[in-house]
Amino acid sequence: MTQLLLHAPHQNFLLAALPEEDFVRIKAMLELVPMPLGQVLYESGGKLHYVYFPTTSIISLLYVLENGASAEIAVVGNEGILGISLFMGGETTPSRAVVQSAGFGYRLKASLLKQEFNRGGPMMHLLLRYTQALITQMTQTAVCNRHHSVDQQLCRWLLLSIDRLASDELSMTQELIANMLGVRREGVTEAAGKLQKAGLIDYSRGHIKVLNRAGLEKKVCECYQVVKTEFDRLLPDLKRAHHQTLSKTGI
Amino acid sequence: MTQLLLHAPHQNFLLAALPEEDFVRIKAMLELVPMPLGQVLYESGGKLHYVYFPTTSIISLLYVLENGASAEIAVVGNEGILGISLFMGGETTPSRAVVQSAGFGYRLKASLLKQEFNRGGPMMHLLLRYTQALITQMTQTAVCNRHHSVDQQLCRWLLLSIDRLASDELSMTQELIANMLGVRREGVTEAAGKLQKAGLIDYSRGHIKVLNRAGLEKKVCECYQVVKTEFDRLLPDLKRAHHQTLSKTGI
DNA sequence: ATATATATGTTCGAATACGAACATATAGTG
DNA sequence: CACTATATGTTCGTATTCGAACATATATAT
Repeated sequence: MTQLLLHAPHQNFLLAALPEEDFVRIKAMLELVPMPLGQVLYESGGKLHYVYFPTTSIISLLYVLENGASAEIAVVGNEGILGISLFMGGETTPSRAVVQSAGFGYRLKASLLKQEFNRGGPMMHLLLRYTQALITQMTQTAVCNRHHSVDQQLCRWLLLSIDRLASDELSMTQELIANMLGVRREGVTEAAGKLQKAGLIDYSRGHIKVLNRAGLEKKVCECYQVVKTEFDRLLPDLKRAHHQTLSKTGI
Repeated sequence: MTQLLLHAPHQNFLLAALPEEDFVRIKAMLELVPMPLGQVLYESGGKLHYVYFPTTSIISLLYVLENGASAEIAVVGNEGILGISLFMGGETTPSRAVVQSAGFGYRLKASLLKQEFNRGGPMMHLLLRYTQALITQMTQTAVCNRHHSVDQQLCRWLLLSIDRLASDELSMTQELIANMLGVRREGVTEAAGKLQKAGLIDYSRGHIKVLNRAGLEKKVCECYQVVKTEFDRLLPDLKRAHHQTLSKTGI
């Protein structure tokens, strides 16, 4: 019963941005699911049976090389959907999706999503605009990987992550962050140590709290703002949806 | 008159992969345009008035940082289309499109493309599948930027480029390649020198000829094959179209 | 409370790429 | 032909990251 109050589809802003009519129709098909840390939602090349709309969780899209090294391509949180390859027509992608921050989300059967997409209405256009925003995130990751230091990338990663959560805290070991950023664990230790000394974050055994968000924004490379601006531009409805959600839940 | 024989829309495999009915309809709206080296087809954030279907040219999508440094996100050749943001709904993107290899292509008015996309038929699905293939290229670039050496990246870049041309030669200075890869010119000089010594390429003042394609494929990182495989998987029609083109033009 | 697994901190030599300076070579131009 | 702009080759010191080894600290289980 508590869960019914704590969880609602409109906590996912992509869903919340839909016109009432579409939202109601889709809502009836959604299924609330817990998303524990580390859960692999799909494997590279595997078939997707569901798409996911995270509400309180974050999903990391990452690519794993033959030698086991990895790199994060993008993150999906309560602003998005996991499983774009379904409506893009490819069915699969060469990357992996892992729950990076435990929480909940709603899932929708693949066939139902395709059906909704093929209606060609607001849902389709919203999904396509979201996909373009995701593309921006991916390309910016490529640029950032090329030109920016581990320090800057950690800041970007932290900001992108907490933006996709209600909270300013996240559970994540340095080892895992290193996997995401595609760098060594020691590199993350050093970078995080600097941020800690500067009083921007508080770090202890898999638990990070952002103490000074503005400070992080001063240190981060331009990549963060580019991604954020592009999401806001392409999906202005999300902000509106966000505000509505806040007022509905009375936060 | 010669031009009419040398140039035809079906040299762009994305167009050629369309059903006859759609191809004929769209063909009537296309306009052949020369695409000189270095031409900027669109600027970051700028509005697109046309989409481009390259036939004998290659277009580079690159992102330019505030400090002037740059990195290539993806390349578009005769297998694709420039301007996906139009049908994705964003209208603009934060990247720049530059002609990387001079040649020709066909352009189509933005409004007409959107109209075709919104028919929801084969054209829409082809464009979406192409977009997914492009996403793979972008994400693989991100991974490659993180984990692979300049040497390997140069091989990848060369292979991706000649795949998008009929020829095994391209006109491109080391300086420009460095801009694409987001590395120093000296780095490219060194890497290209090694390939030259190994007899894999012939390099001289802005003109590269691939002498031993198989040799390059042995040296390249896995990223090249991942992108190629994904294009073939998502767009099998392109291969078929390719063969038809060869027989039609009698090459 | 003790043992153990896990997380974080620290150090050091090696490898790679950077930034800058300069040398050489070739295409075009007058 | 000589001149000039451009392209490529080479070198050297520096910075960053890597890879590996090892030290310390904290949570969890018994």
